[in-house]
Amino acid sequence: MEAEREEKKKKTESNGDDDRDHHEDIDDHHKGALQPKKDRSSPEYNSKASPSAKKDQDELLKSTKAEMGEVIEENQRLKMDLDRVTKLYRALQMQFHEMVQQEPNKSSSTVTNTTTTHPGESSDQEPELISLSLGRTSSNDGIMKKENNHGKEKMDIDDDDDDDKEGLALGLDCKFELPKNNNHNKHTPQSENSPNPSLETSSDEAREEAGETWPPKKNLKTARSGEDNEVSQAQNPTKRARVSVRVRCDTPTMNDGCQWRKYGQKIAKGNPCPRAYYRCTVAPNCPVRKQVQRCADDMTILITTYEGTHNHSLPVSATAMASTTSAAASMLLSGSTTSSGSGPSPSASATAFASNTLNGLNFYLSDNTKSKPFYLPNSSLPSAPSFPTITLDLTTNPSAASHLNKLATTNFPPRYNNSTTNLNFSSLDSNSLPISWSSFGTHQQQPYSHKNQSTTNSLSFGRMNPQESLYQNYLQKHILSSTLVQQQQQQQQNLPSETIAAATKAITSDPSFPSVLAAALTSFINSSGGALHNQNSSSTESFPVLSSFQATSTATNVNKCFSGFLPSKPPSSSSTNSQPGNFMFLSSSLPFSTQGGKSTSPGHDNGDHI
DNA sequence: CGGGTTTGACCGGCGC
DNA sequence: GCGCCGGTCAAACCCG
Repeated sequence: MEAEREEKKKKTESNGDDDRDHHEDIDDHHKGALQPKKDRSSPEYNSKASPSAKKDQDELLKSTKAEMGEVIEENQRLKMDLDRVTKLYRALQMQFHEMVQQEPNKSSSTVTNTTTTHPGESSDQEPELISLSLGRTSSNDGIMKKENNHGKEKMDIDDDDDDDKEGLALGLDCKFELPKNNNHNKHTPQSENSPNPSLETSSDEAREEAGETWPPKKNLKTARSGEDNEVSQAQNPTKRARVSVRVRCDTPTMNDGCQWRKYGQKIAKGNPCPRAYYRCTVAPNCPVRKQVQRCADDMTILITTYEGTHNHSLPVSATAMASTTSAAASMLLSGSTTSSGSGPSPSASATAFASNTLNGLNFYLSDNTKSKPFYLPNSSLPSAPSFPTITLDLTTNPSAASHLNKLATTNFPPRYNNSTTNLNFSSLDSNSLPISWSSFGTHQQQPYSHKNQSTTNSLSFGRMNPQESLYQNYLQKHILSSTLVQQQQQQQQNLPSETIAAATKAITSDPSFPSVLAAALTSFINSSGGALHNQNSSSTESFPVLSSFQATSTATNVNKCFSGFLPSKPPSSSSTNSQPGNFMFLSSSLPFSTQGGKSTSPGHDNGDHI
């Protein structure tokens, strides 16, 4: 299967426009301006060589052949590079998967149920089918049913109440989806316990989270609330990942595609802006909740904190954010598993993890245990005990970002500085390179002061462009998921940051790389579409990067949220669109719409309150 | 009338 | 033990 995919990939590569362009680029590179950029097989091209003497013609032919040879060589070399990258990617993915799986074993003491590792699956089967999704997509199709069954198995373990099962498969986890639907057949005894590989993010945390541990306290509360789900859940109050997303948004909430019902509002200490509590209403028992609050320092910034995993299929428009947050959460969780003993808290280890790989993005990992979830002195964010929080900073304002960074460095208690990682996804520049690549190599910056350098490195995803478009935000957001995974993987290889930096630089120095990579990815996705297990609504959900883009074609709502940073010119005219490598993202529309759904935080939801 | 929001009250955790 | 705080509940209210 892998081989097949590889082949397809190569095929695509050799046939694709990108490849052709690539050849031309290479050709130009080698030939300089000597030869016109034309199709060598065309009559026109050949005719140019033939008019004069035969000798000249022969020479020309000769040189042409030589050039062709070079091109072919180059092509092969590139293919090899691509293969290497792909292999590396897979290897890293496997490692990541293994790490995630190991988590349950390490912390199993806190969990009553069996751990859900399926080592065989991970290694034997296609690890590339990692799906990072906040939401568990339990659609109606057979596949999903199977997954649900898995989920039920799992839930049976977790909770005897069947009714609860459906609703509680949670966890902001990364889904490792197996290529085949029947992969569960291959489950090892252990794996059998773990129903839904995809759900399983595997770790205790995931389960806990999922399980809904919901707030641990909830159990106590259950008597009052009467929600069974929660009764069983609260068993493992250890840690739950939360993902905070910072976005500039004028509207009360940002529409992430899901439907939410507000169930409470509170003024949190340290922030004049009230915090609103929302519950996902897409499915009756969906455990996902989110908290929305404006940043005290910058009211234009909306901080949305997600908790839990959807136990239902998500609208395509919701997959974007779900993927992003789940990727972040999985990173956080996996990071926490990497070094259980290294730090005082999961987040600490997560940080260590993040620092290696995520150097720099505006991505904050924090441990709520004591410090405030954010970098804010007085947390404006919900701080539940032992809930590691990861913050995705999707704000596009450079000054804000730097300010945040500053806050992060100055306000975090010393010990928590360590657990803060900054991932700056803000913005693109009109650089010729695609967003991710250009920034990777060209804009290394250190938002954080060097005091934290030991643990917090910066790897900016681009310079801030004041004119940044909403579309760019969108891109950033989506790139985030893939980037996180990739970087996690990198990190798991324990590559020295210098090595990574050098590599990224090398990569970015080659303008053709992005297109090659894009082609490869496209090919990869296409070829593995069948394998990518799927959930009807898409194999897309399994692959955050593309899925989001594909999925959003149906998103019709324009997010007011983004209007704030939407440049006067439409995204299509954005300079970023012309960037090579971005082509794959161009067809998508914006995933966020602030007031998309009927219930997504209605407009009259006191904007003034939040 | 149904569904969502508002808002005061309640609960549990935590620190002093 | 007390008070603070975050989080949730649920009755009242609003809206289409």
